[in-house]
Amino acid sequence: MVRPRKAAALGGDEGNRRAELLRAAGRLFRQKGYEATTIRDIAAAVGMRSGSPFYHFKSKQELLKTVMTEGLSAALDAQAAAIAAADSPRAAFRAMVRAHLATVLGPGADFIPVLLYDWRCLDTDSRAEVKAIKDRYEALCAGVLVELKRAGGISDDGKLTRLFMFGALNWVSQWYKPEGEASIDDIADAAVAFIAPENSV
Amino acid sequence: MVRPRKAAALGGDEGNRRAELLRAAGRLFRQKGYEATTIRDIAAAVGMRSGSPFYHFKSKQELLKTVMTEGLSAALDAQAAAIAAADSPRAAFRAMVRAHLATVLGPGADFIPVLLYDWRCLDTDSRAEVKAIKDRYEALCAGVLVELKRAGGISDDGKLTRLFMFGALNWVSQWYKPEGEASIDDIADAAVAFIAPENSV
DNA sequence: CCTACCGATCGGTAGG
DNA sequence: CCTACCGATCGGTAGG
Repeated sequence: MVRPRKAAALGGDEGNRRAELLRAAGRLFRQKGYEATTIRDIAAAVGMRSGSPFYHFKSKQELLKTVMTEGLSAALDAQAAAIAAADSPRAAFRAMVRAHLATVLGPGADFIPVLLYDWRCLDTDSRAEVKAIKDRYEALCAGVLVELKRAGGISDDGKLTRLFMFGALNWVSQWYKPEGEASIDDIADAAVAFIAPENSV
Repeated sequence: MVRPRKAAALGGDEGNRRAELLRAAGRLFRQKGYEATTIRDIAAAVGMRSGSPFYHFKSKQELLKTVMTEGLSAALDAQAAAIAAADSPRAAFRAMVRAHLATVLGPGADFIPVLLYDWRCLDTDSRAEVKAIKDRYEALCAGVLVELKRAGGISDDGKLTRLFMFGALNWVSQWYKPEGEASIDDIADAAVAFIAPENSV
């Protein structure tokens, strides 16, 4: 067995190692799923031995929860900034779709499939914690739809419409390939046209 | 430990036991995921001992693959029948949306989340087998969209539109609750309006 | 379809 | 953060 790097046995960059573990865990959970990923896999990915991740996280569960909460928090901040920068309801809607797709498809998006596939692996308390952030994200987006309807850009902004929209957008993570023909911007434009065609109302 | 039923040690209904195992496996895979479900769980659910499922299926993998292929085949048949019974492009589209949601939300829909969550647990050969059926299903639906566009019901029937549509519909399995306010028919009507609003073209 | 079992692996811990 | 290890569990098999 090869040890990818010398252990930084005792020393400075504590948060660094923690962040490395989170990135590796996110990537492995995405690829193989939470259950199929072992602590040994994650440790090996950052050059640690099997017992060492427990120095940074008290359990495998906590690693899973943190992948989700930190990913979602970053997405929430990015979405809020994107919407705030827009100067019309339609611009805000475009910005929201773009920001959502950037989160779902961009680098560091590992937590998105993890959120979907491994939700059921979370214990009850962790679920509530993750759901709280997700609810704030969705409320932010719902507000954009309300404004868009008021401006005449869509005919309905109800719950079902909102869920269909998130379905169409989130599903992209199931089929998007970075090497494919469609860029993220192409997909965003098509999604805007699909959800709110300009001649629809 | 309680044995839910007397073992039918030697005897007639072989296909019956096999079907029972498949139903139990589908339900458990859906609830806990493939990796987290043990052969012992599945055996216990139908009143067998841990080694006995291997009399019907040569491995846990084969159980997973069969849950997917048999579920998909039934969905394909139902979808083909629903579309064939329609007498106009718009009626065919409505029928398709209804049939798809009935498959995704109806009883026996366990295989749908399993397909989504545990796809990556399949070995390469099984993936090809499952994908072949899925491709036929999607081709069938694509034809309905082509006809609907020709009849003026939607402005675009391209690949992205198709994927957005499946996203909106498949995502329903993430949030639908049978006890909720919206019935499957309500959701189907709203989905038709979302994807192909009558005044859209 | 059951009994009895094997080899492998896994999350987590003690002690340094 | 490592070494060394434990108890538990799991997929699968032999033989009936």
